[in-house]
Amino acid sequence: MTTLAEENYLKAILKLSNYKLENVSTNAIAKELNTKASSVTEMIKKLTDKKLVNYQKYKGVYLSENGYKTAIDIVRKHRLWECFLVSKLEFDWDEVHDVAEQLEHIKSSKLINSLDSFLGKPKIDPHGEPIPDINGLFPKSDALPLIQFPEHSKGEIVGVTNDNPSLLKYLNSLSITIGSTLLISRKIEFDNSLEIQVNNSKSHISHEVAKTLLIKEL
Amino acid sequence: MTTLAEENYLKAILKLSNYKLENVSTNAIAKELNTKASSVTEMIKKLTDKKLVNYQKYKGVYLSENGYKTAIDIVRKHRLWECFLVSKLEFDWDEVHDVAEQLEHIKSSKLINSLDSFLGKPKIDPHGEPIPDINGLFPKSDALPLIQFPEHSKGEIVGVTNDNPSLLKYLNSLSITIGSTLLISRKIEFDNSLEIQVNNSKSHISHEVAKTLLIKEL
DNA sequence: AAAATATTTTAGGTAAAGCTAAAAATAATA
DNA sequence: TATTATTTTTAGCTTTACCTAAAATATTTT
Repeated sequence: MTTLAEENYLKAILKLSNYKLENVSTNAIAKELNTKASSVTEMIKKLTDKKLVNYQKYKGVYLSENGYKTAIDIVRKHRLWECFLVSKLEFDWDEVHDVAEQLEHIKSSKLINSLDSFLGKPKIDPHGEPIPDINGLFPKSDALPLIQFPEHSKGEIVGVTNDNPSLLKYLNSLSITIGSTLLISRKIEFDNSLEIQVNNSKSHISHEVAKTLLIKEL
Repeated sequence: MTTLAEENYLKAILKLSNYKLENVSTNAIAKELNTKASSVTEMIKKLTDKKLVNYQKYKGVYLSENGYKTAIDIVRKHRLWECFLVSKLEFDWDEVHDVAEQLEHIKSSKLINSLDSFLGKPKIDPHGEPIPDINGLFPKSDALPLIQFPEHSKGEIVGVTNDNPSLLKYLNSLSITIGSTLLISRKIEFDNSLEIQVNNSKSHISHEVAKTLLIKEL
């Protein structure tokens, strides 16, 4: 059985390894979890003992098969709870993060699978992020990060890969929401920022923000 | 902010003080929480520092106003989540306890109040237990413990004051469910057990079991 | 009321998960 | 390649919440 702290480490490692089994550095994990590298080293040892990660001193960690399964399961729970909060309890998409962060640690497979059915087995969460199924498999998607599109391309906004409330409130203010159509009017090479057009209104967004948007080409 | 352990202590004290502000002994708390008296003494000190209980060495504790409010709030959350599990996710009444025990510690007043509305502000949980409202007030009820009724009286089963799965499964097997009509055919003085009739089938239940049933006289 | 029993508290220890500061290993640069 | 800088690990401390064993207090029984 995994503890809350362990689950948060697994989740962080999964995220930092781009949802694959890539190697992740101690420092990167410390940064992600707002903790110190020394604490990370200690926890990695515990996770290694539990065979949830593979670890070589000074070389970083990557998730084991079990660790990956466990981490994906937490992501599945997080995203399903977000769906519940938005579709049933009328939360806004920028209000769900903290609560889902708590709910994702509830341990009951019956609960999460019943919730999944109750919600109609959704494929994406309120931010457009894909929801792994009961076997940990992600639904197929033809969405790509906005920053990979060239100038003058046009697409539909299908997701935001970050549920930080301040980002989401900012996107709201630019009427950037899931389903809107977006045109890249100009790419500024100097700082990688973008001039875009959504619903007839022009905006200028930084590379930081652009990185979070998922687009389906039209 | 209360920790998980603190919340469990407050809940135990509330239960042992019969949902009032009665004094509770260290040993009773230890028994309720399957822990040791020495651990209880330590925790009581922390709760005292946080002004959640009033405590006198060797004399036991009782909840402060804040402690009572906090504990009732946990009960409210527990019972609302039980309603959710049964009415929306199709759990049986004997399956909800462990999950609700986890869900009751989720911290978000928006969540619990939205859930309350979503469920139609229920007054009782799947075991017939009353649900405190947003102000911590219990709904009025004319239910009384089964053991207070005399021989040959007749009533409707409206609640079970214990959500232990093994009790609930046992009640299921006797077709004792909320809403059934019950007749006390005989009270056995020797061991305080009861012969009862529910849905045309006779049963013999111990005092232990009878104590948990809430009845509304017909 | 004194002795015996039971309850409660104190003292001292453990495991989880964090911390700082110093040491060791790796990577970058002159 | 030698030096410097960065990253990672180790060592030693803190807090929370538990534990056992012993001491202190309260209660019951004789």
